[in-house]
Amino acid sequence: MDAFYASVEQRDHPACRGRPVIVGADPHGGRGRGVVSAASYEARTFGIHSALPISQAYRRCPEGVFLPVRMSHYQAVSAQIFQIFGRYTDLVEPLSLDEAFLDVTGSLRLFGSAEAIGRRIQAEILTETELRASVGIATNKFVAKVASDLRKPNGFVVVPPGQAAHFLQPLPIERLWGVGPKTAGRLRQMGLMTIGELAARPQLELAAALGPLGAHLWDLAQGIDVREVIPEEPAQSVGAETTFPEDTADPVRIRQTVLALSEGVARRLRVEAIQAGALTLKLRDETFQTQTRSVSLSEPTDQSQDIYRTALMLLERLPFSGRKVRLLGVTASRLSDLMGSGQQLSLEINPAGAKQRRLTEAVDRIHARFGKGAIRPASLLASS
DNA sequence: TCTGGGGTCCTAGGACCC
DNA sequence: TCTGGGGTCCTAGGACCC
Repeated sequence: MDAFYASVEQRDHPACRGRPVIVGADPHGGRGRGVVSAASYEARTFGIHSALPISQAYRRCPEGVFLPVRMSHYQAVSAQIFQIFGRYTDLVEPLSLDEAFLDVTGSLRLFGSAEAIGRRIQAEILTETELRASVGIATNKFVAKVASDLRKPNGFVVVPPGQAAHFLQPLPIERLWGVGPKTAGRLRQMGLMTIGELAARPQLELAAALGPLGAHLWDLAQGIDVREVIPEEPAQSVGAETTFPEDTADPVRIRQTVLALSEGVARRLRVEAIQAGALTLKLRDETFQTQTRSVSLSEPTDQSQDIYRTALMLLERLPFSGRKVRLLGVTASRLSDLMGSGQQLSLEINPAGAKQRRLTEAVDRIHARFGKGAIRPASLLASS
């Protein structure tokens, strides 16, 4: 999808059409702390793009329309778009809310060429959601993705079989999937600016310089990508993190935040009927130094209290620096399905655990009936 | 100039096991 | 008294993606 969040907002608010729309953190008159999540094409003419600090975006275009991220709304729109994909193939691999790979190899007999399918999907998205999408068609995932990004917005790029290397050759190395700022810097030091230049070097040279990543990048530069389109897989981790509006050293505020994050993660685990086998606490201080501490749990859990207690224990494991805290995060990993894990048994023989679980179930029912925020720990009452 | 929040995957060292 | 080689798991950090 093209400028997805911003396009959804322009669709929903006609007054914003034709104007620079910036979806992201609150700019707070130029003193906001977040970044831009999405910028409309009008906003991009001011040099505004995603990941740009919101304060800079404000400076570049103070008259712009700054809107908060409405994630659950975009999720609903995303579901509508993925439903359209499902009409043409079961092999849909989501890459994000607004992007997916579709393997239509098995759909050709029914719908004609890949190009015909791409055109139909693009048209159905437009008529059913009033949103524009860009399509890339190729014989593998990497080339299709590059093709889809090339002519945004409303792009449609087909790379015929056998043409991938030729198509990629003039593009900058940053277009290679997996090349970020660090790797791009190393590649430039090797004198490599374009994908074609990288492709012309011996693969062993890349592998020697960058390890397995180098060998993989060399493959991509030739237009070789053997990765399959794999339909949605269960998540590997579930986390929540937050940046304070201003750095803080207040221990009460820090504990309250850890509690709120723990509650949020635990609720998502329960909604998805999964449990955490490991937990990680993340802390970023005022100097932007980030540290993590993690543990594997002796017993998987989806209980807020378990996660909160463990997160506090991990917090105490961090060396005391005396520096203020900028960001806190709590992440659950080693996730296991609640079904058939033997988990129930061990809970039953633990009266305190059983009581805690009944309490959680009651709280979840109150949430389901009266909405988020209807009930919360007393220590969080004042904070929102 | 200031750097979000949601993730994935990889690396590297140490503990531990056979 | 000195110490291999294979493997797994755990933890911390980092690069990258949208």
